[in-house]
Amino acid sequence: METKSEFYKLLREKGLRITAPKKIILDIFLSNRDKMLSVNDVYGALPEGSAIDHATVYRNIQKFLSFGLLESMIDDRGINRYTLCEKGQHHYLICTECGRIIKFPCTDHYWCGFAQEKGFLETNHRLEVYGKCAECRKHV
Amino acid sequence: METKSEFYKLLREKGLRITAPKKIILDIFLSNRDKMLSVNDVYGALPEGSAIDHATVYRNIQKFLSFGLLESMIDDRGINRYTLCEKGQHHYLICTECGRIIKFPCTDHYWCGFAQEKGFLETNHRLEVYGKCAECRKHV
DNA sequence: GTACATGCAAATGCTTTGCATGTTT
DNA sequence: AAACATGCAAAGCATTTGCATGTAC
Repeated sequence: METKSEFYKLLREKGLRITAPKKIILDIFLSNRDKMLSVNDVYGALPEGSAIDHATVYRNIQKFLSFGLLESMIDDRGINRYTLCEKGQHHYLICTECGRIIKFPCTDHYWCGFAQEKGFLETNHRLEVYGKCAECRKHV
Repeated sequence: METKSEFYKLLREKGLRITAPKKIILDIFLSNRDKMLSVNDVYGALPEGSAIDHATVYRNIQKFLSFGLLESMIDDRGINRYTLCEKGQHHYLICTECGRIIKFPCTDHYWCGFAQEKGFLETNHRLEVYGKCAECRKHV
């Protein structure tokens, strides 16, 4: 997902309507590719004068998730956070100061041998690395 | 934490009282070392006739966490889950059928090079591997 | 007896749902 | 006009908190 017209096309394919709330929500995610946004963050980023209901934000995010536009994680307080998918970049360095994320790819799975030994069949995994990003390390 | 008397000693050291709810909650965690229990799970595992308040379960779990008796994670639905700590075993293979967990150690951190390159200073990380355990693979 | 714990009930915060009304198509 | 979306309000859950009572020490 790089452009808005791709997005509109995707919506049409799915039989969904292109509405003001959907456009606004997408804009917010487009201009925050390096953040994991909570529903509240989306809320805080709404342009002046646009009042979208919480329920609408939740419902649209669910739709976007369901066709792979967004990916989600749950933060350390149990709050859902979302960001636009980037192919093959499914893990995150997460800055605990500013919330910025740096996506990185899945490569070596050092636990594979261990899992196999235990007869465990992996379907999925989650890896998050917390710390301080380069920017925040400067400003201290 | 292997025995109850260790636990009682720990409580005394911390100036906490040894009460029936604390004993019961510990028992439940001791007999579920291979599970990540939610508060509701603890609730469901209460022996007949013992009625402990939700607030008490939460408060005691917080205390146990704070002195490193339990460790926690947040599951894919945003619910907190807890298990007794095992030294150096901080990651999990999690069976999505039965909820059983297999703890495994932190060793190779393949992302270190990447993080360094980005100027990111790691303080912490979280790794969870989902799939099907040996038991559940048999029964299908 | 005192300090810490508990039970109860109410509050909080995130998320979901029902329903009538609006808006795309 | 029909089907889908939205706003509003209320409900659902997990979790937390205040406060009076209870209990280990």
